[in-house]
Amino acid sequence: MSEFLKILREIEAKWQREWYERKIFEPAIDDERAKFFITVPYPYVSGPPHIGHGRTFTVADIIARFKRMLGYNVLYPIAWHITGTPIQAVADLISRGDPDTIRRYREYVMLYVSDPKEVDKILEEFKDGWKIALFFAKAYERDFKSIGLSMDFSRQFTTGDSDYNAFIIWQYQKLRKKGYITRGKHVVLYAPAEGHAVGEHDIKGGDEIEVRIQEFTLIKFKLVDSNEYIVAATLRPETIFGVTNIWVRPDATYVKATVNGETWIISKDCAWKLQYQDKEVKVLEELKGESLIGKMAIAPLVDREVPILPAFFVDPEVGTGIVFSVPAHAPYDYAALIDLKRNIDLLRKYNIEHIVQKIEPISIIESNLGTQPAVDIVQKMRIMNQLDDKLNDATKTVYQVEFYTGKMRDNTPLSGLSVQEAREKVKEMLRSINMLDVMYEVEPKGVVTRSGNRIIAAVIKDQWFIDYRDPEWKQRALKLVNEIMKIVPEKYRQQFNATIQWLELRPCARRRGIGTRLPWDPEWIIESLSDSTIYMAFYTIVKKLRQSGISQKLSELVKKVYEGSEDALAVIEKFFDYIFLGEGNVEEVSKLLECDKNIIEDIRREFLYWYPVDLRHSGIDLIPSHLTFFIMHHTAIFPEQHWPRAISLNENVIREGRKMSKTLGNVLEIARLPREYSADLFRLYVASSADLESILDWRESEVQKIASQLERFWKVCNTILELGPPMEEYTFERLHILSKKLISIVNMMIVRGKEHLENFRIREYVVDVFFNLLNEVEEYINVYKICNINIDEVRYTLNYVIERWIRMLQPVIPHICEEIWHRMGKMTYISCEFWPSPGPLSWEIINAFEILERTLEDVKSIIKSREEPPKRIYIYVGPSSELYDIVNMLIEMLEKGMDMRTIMRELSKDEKYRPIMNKISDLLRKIINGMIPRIRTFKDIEYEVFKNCEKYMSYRLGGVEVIVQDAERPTYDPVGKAKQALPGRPAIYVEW
RNA sequence: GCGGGGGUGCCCGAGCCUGGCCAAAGGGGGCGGGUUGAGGUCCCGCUGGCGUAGGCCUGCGUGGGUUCAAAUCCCACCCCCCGCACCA
Repeated sequence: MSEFLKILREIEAKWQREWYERKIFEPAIDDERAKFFITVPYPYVSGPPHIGHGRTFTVADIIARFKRMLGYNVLYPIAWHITGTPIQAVADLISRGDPDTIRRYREYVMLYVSDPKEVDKILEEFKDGWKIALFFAKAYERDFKSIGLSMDFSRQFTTGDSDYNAFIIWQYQKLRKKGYITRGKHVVLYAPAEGHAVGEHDIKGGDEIEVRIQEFTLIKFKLVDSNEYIVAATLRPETIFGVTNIWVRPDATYVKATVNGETWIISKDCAWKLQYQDKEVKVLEELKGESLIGKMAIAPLVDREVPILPAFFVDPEVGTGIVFSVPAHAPYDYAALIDLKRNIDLLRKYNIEHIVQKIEPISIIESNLGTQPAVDIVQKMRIMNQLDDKLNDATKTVYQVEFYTGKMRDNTPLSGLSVQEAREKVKEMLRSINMLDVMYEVEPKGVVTRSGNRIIAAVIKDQWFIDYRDPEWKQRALKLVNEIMKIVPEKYRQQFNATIQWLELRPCARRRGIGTRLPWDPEWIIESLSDSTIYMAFYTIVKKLRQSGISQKLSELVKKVYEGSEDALAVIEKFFDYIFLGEGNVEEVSKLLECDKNIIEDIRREFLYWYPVDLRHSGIDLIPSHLTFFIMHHTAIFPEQHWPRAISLNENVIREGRKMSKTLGNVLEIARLPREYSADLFRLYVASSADLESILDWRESEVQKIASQLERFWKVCNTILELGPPMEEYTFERLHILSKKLISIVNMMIVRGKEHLENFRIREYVVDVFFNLLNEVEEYINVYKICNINIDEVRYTLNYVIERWIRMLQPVIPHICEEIWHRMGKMTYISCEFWPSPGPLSWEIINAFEILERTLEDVKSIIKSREEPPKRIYIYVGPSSELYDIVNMLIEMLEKGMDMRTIMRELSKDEKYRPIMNKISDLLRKIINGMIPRIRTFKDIEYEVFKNCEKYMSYRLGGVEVIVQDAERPTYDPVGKAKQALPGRPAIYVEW
């Protein structure tokens, strides 16, 4: 087994070398041929590719190779995505000497470089993000070649290249001029110590915990006899009507600060955070929580004076560090109130005994939990004090139940409203009297960056957005999805529709990372999902851009744009306007770029030839993001004839039933495939073990099974090669019935396999063309001697088969097929061959063999019903051919959708059938209940097949003698079975 | 919560759109046999229950319904998975 894989790997390396050296997958435009432009989203090259990438790119490759076989001029290009922050973040961490990151990247590099000194050197270079990107771009190329992808590697670029920047600049100018770019406030996760917004990859444990931003309502309580406000934070503003007091933590540090011109009392931590949330904050003085205790403040809306009291559950790092207390509805508040009432020392210390003792919960909401949920739940859960952990759950329960089922009671001005409605209403009311503000908090508490710095919520006030809300734009996108584009598997279409409807504002630029700068505001870098929407157009021209030297010119222009040059920007716009939209005129453009106008025309032709994208293939995870942007932006920028034509998708890859992840350490990199497995083995596994819409589970034991199937195929092919070519040609008619069958099946597969692939049914295609055909061929080789088929005829048949078979399999297992092709003495590359055209195909024979299979099943079922082995088996084929004709006619009528009654009525009109209507209704019933198979068959063929397969059937039945007779003239029929024979259902007599 | 997709025999998984050839493809596992010095590989057969002739019964998340006929259509319920944004 492993011996076979070794041979296979050598074969694979050999043909890969040839294919890529000879550049056979680098097409040029050719007006004589139809083109097929297929793309997969370029990968983000921050690490090595794994079998998840492998699956997606292999599926696309199978389609690409297939389309090539159909005669299309196929372009399957690749490029590398480096835009954004993750690569930058890795470089930063390596620079800082982060041990985890360095260990991980050392392992990555060692997949490609064995010399440890070399590895060290490379890791040293990884302090520069660009070096990381370039290293892994190379790694991807190498890995993609190692699984035999028929890609055009000559059009590679990275999204950091300056000609690409120019292209993106053009795109964003277009979007802006169309009014799709806006600016506004935006809340993000932010690390003040590092001075930038953070993404998931920046957060320690970010791939495991779900970090989100929560909006707190701030309610201002005016201190009695003062202009100062004590500001409480809450998620439940509607409970203000039940307020009894305010909690502060006596030992925490608070500040008096001016916030946007008012004087607020809030926690010191809060004051610090607020300055990142678009607020003008100036701290006037610090004070201890203690010093506030006993003071009175006025609750807005209810206009009640409430006291400020001490509580220890209050966290100065959450919200403002000040809580207004609603003991009827907030378990924490109730628990704290009980604690305080019991704590005589504390009451005396602050001299608040008299006020505290008369505080009672005020119920303002009625819900499924009653009117005093906090009181009830604290008692029911036996919560001991305000620091009890169970309070968290209690709070969650009350919050949820009241949110969904709560109604405001009539002691509030919002009597009868649901809690949801009341919440909004209260906010409005507070806002109108200027007693409301908001702040944002990170949930859960305590998340830090990979470097250990605190993460808070920050408001960016001048964020650039793409505004997807324009209904007319959405309409165009919906038209593309629903009326123009093919989506495979069909079931994902709904998700595109849903995503388009739901899209609103998307921040499209950041201040950090690699990428293209906004031409009108170069402080901002266009974010990675926003710069990768229509770049397939760039593939069509990048080669010419570079050959012609225009890339250099664009590069200089980009530099000038960043420096603020309007002229340079205009040149970029005019150039791409002409290339992609045919706007403007060549003379002007060529003059501006100082180049021959033929070059410009040439580039324009490239685009016109290749565009639109015929198929974009991707993993399903990109549906709600990139693929929808891909759709939206195409409809924004290009005219309808350049809109993409189809999207195909595949599910994810898991391994041994579990998700692949860095934390589990179970990621299988493509780099390991050619060492531990083989390219064709991988491809066959990917194609055969799950259809597109199913998760593919990479299971070692299954992979080994597929490996042995591949070896079986290899052996069969070599057996055929060893038999050599036939001495003479054979017409179909001359052949033995088994040869006819095999050739018919191959020709059937040529038709059916093509249909499967045209409809992306890759798995079914492999099942048919690889597995089923393999069974057929092997069976033929096993029985040709038993059935006395002339050896030269066998050679002819098998050569006929293999020559077509390996061409059909080329899209999935190109290397092994290429090898066999050449061993057959062919000089061309099978990778560039055509799909075979179908030859002679006898459905009658295929059908008769199906009947034979069914008959064998029946015989086995009969044999099974007795202990002792049978002596002899008699098979009586067919009644008169007239009955066959009738049955065939009935089957046809049924297939047309006619029911029994209609058929009978129809036939009884005919003189010919009237006398035998009884017989006909009997046959019809037997067809309907399945006794007679719905397979078109004829007496003579059925008989011929059975008669010629006596030995074959005997072999299949473990050696029992089989005798086939014509049911109309049996020579031996002791119990009168022969007369039971029906079309497609020979009679059986087993002699014991 | 909002949006999308699913629940099939011991397991994985087809089929359901276009109802009947569906006891339900194909694997895997298990059992039996062959090959082998033994083991593995490989090959053949069996693998819901009953039945001494190709048959019958039960059956495709649960409960109803439509139909001569339902895994397939309709309704209700239960359960599971995925996405929810500035992140590639």
